[in-house]
Amino acid sequence: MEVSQKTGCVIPALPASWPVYMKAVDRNTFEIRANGHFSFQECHWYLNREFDDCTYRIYPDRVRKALRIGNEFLLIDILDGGGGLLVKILSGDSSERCIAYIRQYLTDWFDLETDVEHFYRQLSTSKPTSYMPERYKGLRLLSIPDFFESIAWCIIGQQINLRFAYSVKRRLVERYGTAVTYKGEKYHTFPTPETIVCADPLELREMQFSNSKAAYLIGVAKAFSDKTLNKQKLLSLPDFESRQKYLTAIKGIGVWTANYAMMKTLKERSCIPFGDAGLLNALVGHGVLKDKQDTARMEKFFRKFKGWESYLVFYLWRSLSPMEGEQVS
DNA sequence: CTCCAGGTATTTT
DNA sequence: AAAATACATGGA
Repeated sequence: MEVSQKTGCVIPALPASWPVYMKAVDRNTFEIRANGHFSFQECHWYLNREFDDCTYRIYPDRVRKALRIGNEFLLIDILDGGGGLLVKILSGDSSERCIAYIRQYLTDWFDLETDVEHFYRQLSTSKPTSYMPERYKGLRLLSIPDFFESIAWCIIGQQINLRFAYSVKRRLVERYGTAVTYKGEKYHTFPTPETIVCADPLELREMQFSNSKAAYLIGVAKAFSDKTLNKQKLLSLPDFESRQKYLTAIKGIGVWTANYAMMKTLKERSCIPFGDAGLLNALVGHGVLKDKQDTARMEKFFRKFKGWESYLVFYLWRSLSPMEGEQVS
């Protein structure tokens, strides 16, 4: 880790052998290549689905997103780079350091380093999933690089339908996040833990948080702002079990949230968010379980996918939103 | 009206 | 230790 002199922001150190080739097109435009099969269209479609996420905006050929680096804000466009991403910085600092930050962020978000070839071989050996490599070819596990955002999103989404969850998230982000304005449109970044610690529980309640969810969110924000919880700390724990234990000790984080957050943010490969309603529905829909109580068969099914459990869960979620004209398998 | 949403903590058997 | 229940609200 190093800290930018100019902005005071923390720039993550790059791995010694950076595997992703980057070509600068001009000062504000560059490419990031993905390892193995990558489909911008599939990722773009997943981000669009039928929901309305307020932390980015979808255009027909691109995704536009505001990023916060320390106290600086950037706005970027993300387009198809042909086997990777093409990135354009629309506003904000385009120094080498910020580009390095963007590169890391997008490599995380679109999971560009994972070569899914082996996963596809596993999928094709299992009857209910054998259609997936062709149907979803190049779809990557879209992550949530910011750990606080990840857990906050879990808390919001607990036990309510997704559309409602997205509307609660929007109220939170528009009230407590920061917006970058570009051509008359606002692009929001997710609020920081430091802001949420000071949030009024009654205001959260008005945004349709339940009383307990409001308390969970503020409690988690406190854990982040006093450094009890962050990516580095969790990654320093020796294994999956201890990480899960550490997370579930925090009020509002159960097994589902811990697995979801580790899968979406820490890139743990073997996460199964047990109890997940969508996952269970997808497994019933694929004929793996006979009903949602039939959880015994779940473990057996996942056994064939050692090391790719997270990816399989993600692809099953993908299957819940069929494209126009796509038949549900 | 009832049941279910990409659950969790708390209370009760 | 396992099972029941409250929680908030919108959509089917």
